[in-house]
Amino acid sequence: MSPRDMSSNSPTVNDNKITMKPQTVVRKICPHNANVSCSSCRLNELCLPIALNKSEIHLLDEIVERNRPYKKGDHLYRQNDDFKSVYAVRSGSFKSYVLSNNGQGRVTGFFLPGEIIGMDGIASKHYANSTQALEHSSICEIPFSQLEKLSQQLPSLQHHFFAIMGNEIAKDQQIHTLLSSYTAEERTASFLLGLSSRFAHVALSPIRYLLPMTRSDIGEYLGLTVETVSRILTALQRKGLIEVNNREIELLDIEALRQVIGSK
Amino acid sequence: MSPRDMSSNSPTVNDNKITMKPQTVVRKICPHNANVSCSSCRLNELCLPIALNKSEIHLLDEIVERNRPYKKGDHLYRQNDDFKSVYAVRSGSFKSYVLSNNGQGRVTGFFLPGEIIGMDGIASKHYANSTQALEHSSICEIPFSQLEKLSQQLPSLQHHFFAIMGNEIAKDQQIHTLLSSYTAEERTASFLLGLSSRFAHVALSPIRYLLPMTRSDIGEYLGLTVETVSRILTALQRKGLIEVNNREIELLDIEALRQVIGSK
DNA sequence: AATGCAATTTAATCTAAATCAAAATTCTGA
DNA sequence: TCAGAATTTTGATTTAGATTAAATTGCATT
Repeated sequence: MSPRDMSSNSPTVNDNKITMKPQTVVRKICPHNANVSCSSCRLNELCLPIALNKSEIHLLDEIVERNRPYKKGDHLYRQNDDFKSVYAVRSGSFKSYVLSNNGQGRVTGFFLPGEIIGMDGIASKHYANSTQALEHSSICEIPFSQLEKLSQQLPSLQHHFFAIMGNEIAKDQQIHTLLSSYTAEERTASFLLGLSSRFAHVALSPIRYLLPMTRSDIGEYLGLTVETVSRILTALQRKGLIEVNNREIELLDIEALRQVIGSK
Repeated sequence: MSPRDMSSNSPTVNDNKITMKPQTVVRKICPHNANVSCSSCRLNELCLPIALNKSEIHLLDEIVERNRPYKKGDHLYRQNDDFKSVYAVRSGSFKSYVLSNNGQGRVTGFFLPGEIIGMDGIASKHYANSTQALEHSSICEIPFSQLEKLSQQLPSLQHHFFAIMGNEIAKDQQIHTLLSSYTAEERTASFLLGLSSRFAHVALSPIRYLLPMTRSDIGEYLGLTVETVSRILTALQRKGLIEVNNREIELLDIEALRQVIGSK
């Protein structure tokens, strides 16, 4: 399996805005522009470069590979591929999922700009998940062996990567608790609030955002069926806590949403 | 909150074998003997020292603190305590859990000899869980700041600790899948098989072992009630897949147990 | 050995969410 | 612009596992 597979599970199309304009113009306006160094990247305060100084960022810059954008449905890697790199989302979003023997997929994570993908492969040297773009997206690839070498030179990079991995562990354990004891409504409210703060983290609106994933993706992630997710969203809307318009979500009463999961 | 709290949730007692014999004899026979260096520890092939050479292990030995044994119910640390160390189980077993607002506990993990506890605190600098001994147990404490310093000197230690954390991430994601799509019977079978291979890993029998935790702990961990856990164990026994006698488990038909979760 | 509490099992009932079925809506590409 | 596909919603029914209740077993302390 090639590390870069442009085929999609679902039929995809090119982004109209891009294919309709000449290349040079695209370069200028494309929000997924690959020619951005870590030092000038708007995410450098929350991605790997955090806690590095100018000259250290320059060293990091040299090992980061900025691939061309991924189309919706493109795979970053597939389950069982050789582990080579971790990835930082620059723009767009991704989902990780595993396929069970009976063909059913289960989503194990969603990734927004600034977040790191692929750490599940570090121990076994093979990715445990498949990971796929949910929309037109761009990525920084960080070859792990080089990240390790650089971490030997830069104590603050080592420290920060330990923290990134520790954060992933803490987050995964929160999800463990959520799945083992929350009701469908509590899970959904928690999910919406979680997305909200992640959007806020990348300077997007925490009260009004577009879901990059389907109801089915959400269901697989939260251990619910599509129908239940849909019903819960409708119910939360009827209660006046949120406004749903297809993929667009508006959080009308964040305090009440917190109350939903209040006792947990 | 002190880092070492000898009080228990449940009333506990001293281990008869120990309190009934004079100190000097205890030192000799106690399986939780604290005076074992990493180099002579029987777990050194699967704990932190793995992949280190003799002189490197000696450096590690110097930062490891070998505390006196923990009694059943003693806390290693509590939720929200300042993060200072990670811990390697030397003997016995531990559980991590979080308390919800309504007082309900949810178990987030079990730890057997050779396994590393406390990585959930690395990012936030506060432990996200409480962790408590399930039986008379002993621990090696590894102050994290010293582990970081040593990892700067020893590339293979850095590499190995990245792997340990990556392994934790991969395991947590498997549990995510388990909780979001497995039935009660599948979860229980998977749990029993998982314990089996972990016991095998420390050279204990993979087909006959004692559960260190209660049915309630198992239920909290698997997102099931005690009653369901009990019923499923009884059902698996009736089907001839296992033999249950209180805390003692014998796996009679491992292949059939694998079949239970076969399609997943 | 006796006592008392914690842990486990068993049984009856209930319920949240799954499943099944189908209609409505949105997206996609020709 | 439109047809077909995918996604989402809605409703009726079923069910796995929760809840409630009680009996039983195990184990620590007296």
